[in-house]
Amino acid sequence: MILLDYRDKRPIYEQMVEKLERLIVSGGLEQGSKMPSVRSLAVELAVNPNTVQRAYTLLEQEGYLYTVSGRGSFVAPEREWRDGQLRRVLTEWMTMTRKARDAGLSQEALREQLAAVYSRAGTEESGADEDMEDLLRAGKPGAGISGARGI
Amino acid sequence: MILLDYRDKRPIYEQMVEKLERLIVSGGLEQGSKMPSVRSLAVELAVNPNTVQRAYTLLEQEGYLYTVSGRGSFVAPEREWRDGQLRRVLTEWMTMTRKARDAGLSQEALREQLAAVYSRAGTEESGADEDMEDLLRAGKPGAGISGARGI
DNA sequence: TTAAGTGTATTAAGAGAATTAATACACTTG
DNA sequence: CAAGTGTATTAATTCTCTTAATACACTTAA
Repeated sequence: MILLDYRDKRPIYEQMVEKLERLIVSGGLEQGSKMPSVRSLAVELAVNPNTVQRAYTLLEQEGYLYTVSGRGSFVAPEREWRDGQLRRVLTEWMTMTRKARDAGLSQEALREQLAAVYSRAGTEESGADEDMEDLLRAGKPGAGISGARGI
Repeated sequence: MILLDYRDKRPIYEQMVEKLERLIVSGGLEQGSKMPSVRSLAVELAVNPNTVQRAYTLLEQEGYLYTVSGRGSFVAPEREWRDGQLRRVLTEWMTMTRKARDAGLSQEALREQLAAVYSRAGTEESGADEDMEDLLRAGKPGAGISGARGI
């Protein structure tokens, strides 16, 4: 089903969550299909059943699995985990955006950067440095917390 | 200079960084003025010099202080740390935004949420739930990774 | 040049949280 | 009821993080 990487520094359960997530998202596991039991997967990977249990619990919280006590764990319908994913990401994004606002970045500045992110879709990891200087200048006068709050 | 709160669960150096940051941002320490020496502040707060050292190092990385070996640490000019602050926040924000894009959120959706954040400046911590459903519906069809990348 | 001040690097001790394990419990089905 | 399933509780262990001890290096002024 999945394979553990012993060179990976992260805890086992986290590694399992990641790999199973990918497997589900990529369609490697059909929705509704039964997952291996906690014990059998534990044997297969040579880890403690509680470790598998922990991974399953996390996956359930994220909407990837649902569980019926005594029967087993199953892959949730796509809409479940897709919604969950979007919800989590958006919440984080909002938090980060508030932080940016409070630091003094203007709505216009962020809107520009937003457009940039969506245009340079493939060309990642650089960007934001050319325009940075402008933003800093723009942000200085009084666009700080008080300014941003429209006082 | 500052006072430690022993009920605070956070590590000492982190608490120091926060309090000194505030002190500098609020204008309590003039730019260019000399900070207490690592050793003297350590004595004053009854902590190990290395702890103070760590706080100073972090403050320096964030642009709040600059250091001359053998002479001491000094408060950096306002533009230094203000720039650093904005730079860090913006970098984080961009990363988060890419993540949102890759999760399948559309540029339009984010632009709306952006506006919302800047309008409800005081009314925090709720929001994003009324519109969530619309976003989820909007995000489903094929606005996922491939769609978002304009393929 | 030397002494007293400053920051810096290295290493180790200690505390605490996080991870994993052991074990017993509870539910479902044939 | 037996064999399968998930769940809860508690303990052992591991490991990271924080703090401390100590030695080094640079700057200044007497």
